[in-house]
Amino acid sequence: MKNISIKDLADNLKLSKATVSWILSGQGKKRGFSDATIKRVTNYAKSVNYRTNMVARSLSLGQTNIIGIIVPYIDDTFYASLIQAIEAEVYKHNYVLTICCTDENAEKEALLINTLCSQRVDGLIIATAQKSRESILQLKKDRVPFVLVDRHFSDIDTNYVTVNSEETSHQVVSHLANQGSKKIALITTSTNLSVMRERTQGYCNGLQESGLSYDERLVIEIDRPTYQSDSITQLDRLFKDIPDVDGFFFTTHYLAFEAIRYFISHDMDYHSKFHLGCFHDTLGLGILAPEMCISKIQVQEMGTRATQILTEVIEDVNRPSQCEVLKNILLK
Amino acid sequence: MKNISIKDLADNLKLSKATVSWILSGQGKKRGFSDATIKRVTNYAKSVNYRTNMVARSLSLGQTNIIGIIVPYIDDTFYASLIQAIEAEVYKHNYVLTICCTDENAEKEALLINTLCSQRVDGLIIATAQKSRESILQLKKDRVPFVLVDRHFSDIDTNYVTVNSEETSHQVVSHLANQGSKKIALITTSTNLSVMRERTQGYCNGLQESGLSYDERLVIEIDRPTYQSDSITQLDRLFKDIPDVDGFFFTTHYLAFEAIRYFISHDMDYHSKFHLGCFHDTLGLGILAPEMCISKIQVQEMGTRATQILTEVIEDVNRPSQCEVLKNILLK
DNA sequence: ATGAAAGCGCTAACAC
DNA sequence: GTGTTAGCGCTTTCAT
Repeated sequence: MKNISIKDLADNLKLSKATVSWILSGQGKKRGFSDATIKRVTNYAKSVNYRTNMVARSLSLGQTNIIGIIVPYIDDTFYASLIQAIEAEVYKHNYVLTICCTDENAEKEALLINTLCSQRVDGLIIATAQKSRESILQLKKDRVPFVLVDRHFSDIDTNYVTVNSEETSHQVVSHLANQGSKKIALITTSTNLSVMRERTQGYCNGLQESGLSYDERLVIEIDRPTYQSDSITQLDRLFKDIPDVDGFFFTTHYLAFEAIRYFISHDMDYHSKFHLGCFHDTLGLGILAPEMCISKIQVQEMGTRATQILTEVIEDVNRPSQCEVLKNILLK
Repeated sequence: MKNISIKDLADNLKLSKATVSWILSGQGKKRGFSDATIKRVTNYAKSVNYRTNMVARSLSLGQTNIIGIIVPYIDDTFYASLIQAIEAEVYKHNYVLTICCTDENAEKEALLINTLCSQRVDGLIIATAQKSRESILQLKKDRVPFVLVDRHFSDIDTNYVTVNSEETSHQVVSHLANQGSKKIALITTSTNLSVMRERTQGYCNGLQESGLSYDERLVIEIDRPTYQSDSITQLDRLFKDIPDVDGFFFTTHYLAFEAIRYFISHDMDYHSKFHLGCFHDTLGLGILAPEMCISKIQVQEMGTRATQILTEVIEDVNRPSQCEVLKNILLK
């Protein structure tokens, strides 16, 4: 497509590029152009369907009005909702979103951060992979505005929005114990991720408070990329080791799903046999297990706050780091 | 962040901008620079963490390496998977993805298309809202490379990738009838969307083939924005009108979910009472209703093919339109 | 009330 | 082998 430029408009209107540029960027009034000229320019631009070349504008202005977002997976319901929330907020602030996903791979994450910086995005929102310390430190050094969501590094001073993983997990596990569970299994993933470590810690605290002892045979760690098959083999192992397990705490939604699939396929009446708890909700979980104690992350809030913080940082790069820990909602 | 430019590199290396530019863009060999110079430049660039300013590069080259994608909702599992698939493919072709969502609103869609064109994306992938004919026609007129996914307009010649809605729906409904259902309800949405009309048509064909008659009281149409509450009121109505309904065909995943939620909360043993069929699968559906006849969209394929077609069109704008109708996978 | 021109950082045709 | 320079389309300072 051969695009119409400001020069084209100027030539046809017998005006200068400057005049047209000012008027089209809404500064016509301010700079004292006559109403007639303003009308003439805007009408003409509209009539020929003129579209500002944002690339040129960005180069000139040194800002792109693009926000980059990096997540491990887009098709995880959690990140999908997060992105949706961010998109909505970003739209209000007149930015567009550029999305990349890392497949939880630190190398790819480093590369993508680089790509987006090359793209000169105005800021970044990142749900970082484990082991991405270097990239994050580099971003700080480069003074690129960014905010971490969901995951963060407790020893690096950055903007971030996350959830109270430990406290919430503690609550859920206590709840299971109060309902009478004595042998509560922990089904978790990627324990080198700080949020997951916190959830594990919360589980331990919950056990302790209820006078239950920690048994490592009750703890299952599953890798995200192979969680479907791993769930089966690991649960097989668990039921063999501890046949009378009577409670489950899942640190994230998809693990709960797979366990339920397992329960059903093994004809276990999980509604009465176990007490269940889960960190984070997803569509269908409440239908499959209405009795489950779910600690729901406020995804919407997380996206909105992250975006707000980011826009503030973009406006003032020297603003001190803002951290926000959102409280989950407990669905009993 | 004060970014390092090619000029900075050139000054420090006592070389010209051109030399540095050529070498960094990998044309050093071709243009006959000495290996020593090439090494010197690339090493230095790396050491100072130089990042190409893609904005300037894009302006100069007239291409951005950005692909825009527009969907109704990001947090719908179908679109989330689609985006994930597209992202993976786009990444291979060295593009990044800019995402916007329309909330199924044609006006917003028009605006977003404009925004992305302003951004000078190299191409667009669009799951278009109903009533967006004008925007699409304009895109054609402007010769912007684009491909429609999922939804398309049968009377506009464009690139698109979609599914065989009618045939597949027909199969599912026939299957329900063969299992013995006599009164099969159709639960659908947005009938002004061509894909949904086709699914309805498939339903009708299925009935006809099985010698069942169409009864409009068996047809429920639900609006996406209010589907949760609408599902309840509409199903209430259905069961009042036709208490002996014995089959359900859902034209999309979330409608099936809500119906099952309804069945469970009304203590209906839906496993034995009805035969169920659904257009498109989603996590949890197979767990909730293992007996359901699901016609699964090949989302991965859809994303990959759309991206491939788009990159071809970007390379040759005059290439004739390509259409692709993917076959669903029937899970019985 | 309007215009001329420099500059944003990069590419590539052309020169030597 | 390497350098000079015009140009991509827009913004904005400085003139008039």
